Amino acid sequence: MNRKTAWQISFHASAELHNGGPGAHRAMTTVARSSRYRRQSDTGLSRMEIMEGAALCFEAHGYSATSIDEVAARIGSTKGRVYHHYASKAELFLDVYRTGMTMIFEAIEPYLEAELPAVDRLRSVLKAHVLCVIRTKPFQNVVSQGVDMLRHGTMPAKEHAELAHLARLRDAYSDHFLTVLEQARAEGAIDYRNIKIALNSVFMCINGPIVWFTPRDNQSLEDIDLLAEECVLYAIRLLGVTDERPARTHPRPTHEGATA
Amino acid sequence: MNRKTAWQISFHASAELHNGGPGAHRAMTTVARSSRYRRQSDTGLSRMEIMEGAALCFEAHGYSATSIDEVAARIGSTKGRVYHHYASKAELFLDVYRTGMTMIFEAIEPYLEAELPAVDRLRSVLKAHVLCVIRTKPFQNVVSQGVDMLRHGTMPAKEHAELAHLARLRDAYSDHFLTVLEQARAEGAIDYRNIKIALNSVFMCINGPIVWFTPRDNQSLEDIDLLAEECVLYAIRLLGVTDERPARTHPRPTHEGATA
DNA sequence: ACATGAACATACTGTAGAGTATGTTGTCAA
DNA sequence: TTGACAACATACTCTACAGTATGTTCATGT
Repeated sequence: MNRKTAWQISFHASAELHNGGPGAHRAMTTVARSSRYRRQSDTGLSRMEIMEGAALCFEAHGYSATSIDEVAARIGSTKGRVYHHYASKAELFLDVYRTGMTMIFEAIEPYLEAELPAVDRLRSVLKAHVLCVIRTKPFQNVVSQGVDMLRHGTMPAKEHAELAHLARLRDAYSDHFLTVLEQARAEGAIDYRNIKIALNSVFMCINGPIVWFTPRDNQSLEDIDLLAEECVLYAIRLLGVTDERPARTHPRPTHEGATA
Repeated sequence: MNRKTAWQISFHASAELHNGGPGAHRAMTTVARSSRYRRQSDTGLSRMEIMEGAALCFEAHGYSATSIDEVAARIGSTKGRVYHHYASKAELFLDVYRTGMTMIFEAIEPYLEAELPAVDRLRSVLKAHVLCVIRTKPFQNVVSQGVDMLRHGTMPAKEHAELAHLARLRDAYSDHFLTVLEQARAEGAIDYRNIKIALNSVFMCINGPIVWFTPRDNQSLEDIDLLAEECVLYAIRLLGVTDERPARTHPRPTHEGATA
């Protein structure tokens, strides 16, 4: 149970911390914890570990059906630890939400300014989006829930500040796609009627894996890549493109300057 | 608040009762209730009214964040009435779930056996699906939640019987689409790689309105029809169809034999 | 015309879980 | 080395409901 293949998230054991804050540059490798209690400087790692557990729980039963005790149990801990890092369940949720947004933002960013025809840029961005969605599925699921909660005006409230900020982030993300769509149409490469409906349909397609994707332990990175490629293909076709060449993405934007 | 345009659900005031049972053939028009208490034979209507309120609440906050008191309040009633008709919150949810499934099943059924090329049958079925989704949005949202709960093994349990039945229904529905897809491909009209991914993508598109559609009070039936047509267009394009002629659907399968 | 039971409303109980208060263990700076 | 504080664990409180028990109103068969 709870198996995890290599390409899936396990950010508390990786070098990528999206929260900034102290401890963000630590622990390149997972060190077996010596003591029961963690060092002060690792608070960033601790928060990320909590968020991963929370994301998995939220994904499984949704926000309100998830108890803090369950989140704690999932990472072999207790309430105390969670409430030491987060003031409330809502704050934890919002942090997962924001982190998920940051992840996918950073995933597509390298491809937004490429010197390519708009359609090809679109292809690249969509591909990057889908790959990120698959890798960080629990987080993106929480993002979906968050968007839904905004839409329905639900939400524990009280943290309207962070909420509004996240809403603006979401809009900014969406706007990037709107822009590329308009450019691609101007270049005569794609076609749609109502751009909002078109964009929504594209999003439904490329976010599909959030709902229907189930990791199989025998599938390789290439399998995942093919799967993502197919999602992109359908999303692009939907816009009236008949040309079938694959998306152009770098193997993986590498942050480490280390030599292989 | 809580405005409702003509084409939206209000089944307790319509002749269509999907639960069978006594009272299913009653009350063609909404009669202002004379008394505080309802007639015995109207239990079917009462249940449908409860289900509508429940569907709206479930759609707004999800299953576990919805309280029975809230559902009751929404229809200007109290807990007592809900628990008189349903043994538990889970049973209520499942009834909404099943009713939603029945609705969309009945919506597409008339088009499944049409003597047409598979693509055109597909077009008709998709169109009928989208139109139904829009008209019965809260119910279809609950269906989505139900499918999710099945997927994650969540669910109040105890009612495994009804649960398994609903799962089979869902599969049967999906199978209809699988069949049409295979036929259309055999006829050389559409194209896909992995049929599961293709089908999932199609479903994401045509179920999109469950998520992003918001009823505007100035939009007419024709507006809705155009919107649905556009959704179908994208879903069809996604399968490699370039031909743009619209779906062929009867105005609305009419159950009443009455003269206009 | 009355008795029975359906269709509710009202009043209560029990509990899960969010949040808190406090105790315990280790770190680290001086 | 020690004391102050971060990082937790443990034990508690308090409230929002799910579910129940009971009371009230009316319809309907006899």
